Amino acid sequence: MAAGNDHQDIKREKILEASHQRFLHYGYSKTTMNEIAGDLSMSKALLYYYFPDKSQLYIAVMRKLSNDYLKVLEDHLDTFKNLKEAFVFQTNIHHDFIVSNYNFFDFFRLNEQNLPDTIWEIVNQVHSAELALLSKAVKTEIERGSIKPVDNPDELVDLLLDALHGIRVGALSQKKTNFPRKEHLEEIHDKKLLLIDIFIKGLMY
Amino acid sequence: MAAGNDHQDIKREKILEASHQRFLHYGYSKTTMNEIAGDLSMSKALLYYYFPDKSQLYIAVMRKLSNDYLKVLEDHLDTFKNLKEAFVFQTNIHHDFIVSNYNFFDFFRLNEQNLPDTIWEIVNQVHSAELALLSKAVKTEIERGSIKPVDNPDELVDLLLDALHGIRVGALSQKKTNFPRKEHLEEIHDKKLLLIDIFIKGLMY
DNA sequence: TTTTGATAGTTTTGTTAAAAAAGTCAGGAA
DNA sequence: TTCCTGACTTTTTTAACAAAACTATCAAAA
Repeated sequence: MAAGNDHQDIKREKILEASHQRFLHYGYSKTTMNEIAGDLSMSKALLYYYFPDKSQLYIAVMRKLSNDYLKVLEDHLDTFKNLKEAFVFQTNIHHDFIVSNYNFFDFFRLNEQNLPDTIWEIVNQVHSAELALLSKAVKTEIERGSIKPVDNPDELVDLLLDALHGIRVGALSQKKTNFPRKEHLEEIHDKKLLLIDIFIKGLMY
Repeated sequence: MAAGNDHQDIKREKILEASHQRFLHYGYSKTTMNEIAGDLSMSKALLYYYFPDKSQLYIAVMRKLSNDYLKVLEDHLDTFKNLKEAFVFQTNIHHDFIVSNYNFFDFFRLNEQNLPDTIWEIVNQVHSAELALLSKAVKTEIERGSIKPVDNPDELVDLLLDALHGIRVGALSQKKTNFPRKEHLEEIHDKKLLLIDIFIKGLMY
């Protein structure tokens, strides 16, 4: 029975990988269950044996990506000399994550307003984890005595994450799209680092 | 001939007012030229005598609103003791502007990605004006010696305006919509003021 | 110069049929 | 019992097209 579950898990993993590739290259609406099944040389019906429906499959891929992302954060975020390094690291990892999965998020751009609740649960889960980790970093820094004590570290980190999230390219007379274009990601990343620099200074004595 | 132009201007003004009301209550796509004409007890054809088409009419209203907004900024922005007051004032006025014209911007939410170029020209014009005014305030503050000199004040102000623009409500497990809902505007406003506070401190010695 | 009724042209909306894709299921293989 | 499939049903997307609603134009009147 344990062996059976192992095998099942491996198969699920294979399906997730194939799905990831398809979603990454063609986006959600342009990949069909038949194509994913074809890539794996299995029947479409088998996909439905492992996953209840297409959206759940997409969500499973997303959950996997999110967990990988959070894993990297958790593994490194304790190891920094100071708060700024922690935020810079988070922003760098986040940047890499978005760049390498850019097309995967076509789904977000298309549905925009009304995404399924489960998606939002994952987004919120990631956000909460980021918040907790960075909040901890803030507290550590306060104990070190290099920044002023604050009432509510969570609120503070939330504010900075929001502000960072809002950074868009807008080099004057440029249309600011609400979802950044791939070619602007580097510029946005640079601006984020600058914001972090100033923000953290604003917290110091 | 001068009198004729006066009369024409008054009429144009009346049309803009009526259009503003309609756009404010029902949004762009839900107001028809017939309705605007009806409100003014004139024929629809006359609207086309004064304005080339519907989108130009909307844009004319928007330009008027923008100019009013910029006027307030220009009139007051020289009168502040310090940089923070200037930014707080800008943010407050901006907040009031959005709150009182909220439904007018339905047009933005609907078209989202592909707004006509003329709209973007106005947006950029407003942004440039804000940038210039606040940039001047930064330079003044540097001369006063209360903040550190910076390479490029424009870039700095742009960064803060971007960051402020990105502030969204997100009180955990809340869906972050890209266009803020009316009921969240106050909370967003408060967060903006907090960000300004920290950001400006980050610029000080 | 200003205004309008009539009308031309365009976009939106609604309907329907065909095609494509999602999703189900009885039953066979391991 | 678990894993898997072909054939099938249901749902969604697409295309074509007519009706309705609305934008935009224009000759002619005030």
